[in-house]
Amino acid sequence: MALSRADWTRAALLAIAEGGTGAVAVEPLASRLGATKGSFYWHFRDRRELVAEALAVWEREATDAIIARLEGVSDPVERLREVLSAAMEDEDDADGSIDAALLASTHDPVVAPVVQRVQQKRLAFLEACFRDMGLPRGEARDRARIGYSIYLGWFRQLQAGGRTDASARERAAYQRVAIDLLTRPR
Amino acid sequence: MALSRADWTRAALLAIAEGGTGAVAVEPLASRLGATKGSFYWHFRDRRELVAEALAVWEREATDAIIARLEGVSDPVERLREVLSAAMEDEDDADGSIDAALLASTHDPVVAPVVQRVQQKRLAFLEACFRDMGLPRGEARDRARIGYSIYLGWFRQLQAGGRTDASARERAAYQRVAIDLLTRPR
DNA sequence: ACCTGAACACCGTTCAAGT
DNA sequence: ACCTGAACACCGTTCAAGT
Repeated sequence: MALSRADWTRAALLAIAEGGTGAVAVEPLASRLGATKGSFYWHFRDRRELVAEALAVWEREATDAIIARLEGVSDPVERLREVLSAAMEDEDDADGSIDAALLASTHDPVVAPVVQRVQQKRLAFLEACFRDMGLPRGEARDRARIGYSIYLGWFRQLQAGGRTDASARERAAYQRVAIDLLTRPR
Repeated sequence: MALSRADWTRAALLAIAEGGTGAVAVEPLASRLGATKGSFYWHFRDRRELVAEALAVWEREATDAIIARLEGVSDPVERLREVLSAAMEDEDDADGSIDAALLASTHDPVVAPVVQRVQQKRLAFLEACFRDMGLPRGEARDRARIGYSIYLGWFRQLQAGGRTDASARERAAYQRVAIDLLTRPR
């Protein structure tokens, strides 16, 4: 039966999770879906457009949705704690792998602006947490940057550190130290 | 005149700095060097071998050399401060770009083990700093991980955040907050 | 020893032709 | 509307042949 744009996009997100945007290859995707390359070019202008659509889906689901959900938590320290664990917990499932893969695909000119936008949103969220804790704007921004770095570093060290086996205990320890450092008064 | 392995390796490192390992392409490199692809295959078995050799050079110069130099600094807080600023300061020059580019090339199976080894060395260095400050082993390891994340995050936010213009002031602020957070007693 | 040039495979892209 | 199949360009790789 006929394929849809969504079918190709879903396949592309799987490929991204496995090997970054470099792994989004039209021909292999076509065989996986039981079609030919020609079919792909009926749905999309080119490979670039497919990657862009996959990224748009990821941006909505992995950032916009989470932020919207947590904005209801009134205690800023609690909000920080929840966003960290929400983000770190799906390390195994699709969203976590995609996040890590895209952070390793920033040389792709299609990826760069999306990742940049996503980072702005996440930094703004964190900065608001620290302002709500009573920190002045400059310090809140600095801590937001550091906090986001700590989040990124978790994936980075999972990924390139060869530790696919990070236990729940290890993750909890990392998180605890991070929150302790970040929420300590000056 | 005849080209050497070193000529090709140097060209490869330039390409890596510009676009990650994905940008190491034999044919374009050959034209840049005024030779043909055939010439390349006399010096190297394949593209993979070229990338591996370039990474070996980077590992020696960007990690082993810096660690060796700083191991002479006896005050651990001072050592931390110096390694952070040494690492962050060449953000513009070749080494900094290569570092950032490789962190975004970890899907390359040639890159992954090298980056992993480099990270182990850097984490061990940081952990030693914290142990020298009197922290117990577990806590030293946790803080080393967080500290390395903060370092990685700096490049990440430079790179994908679109801020190529990070001023010396901004860098200093990031560094100061990082050191403050990390060296604060529990 | 060092390199060229032609050849082939693989994937992105186009397009005429099919249902 | 949706897809096939053949064609071409680009880059990795091989290799016989040149100096």
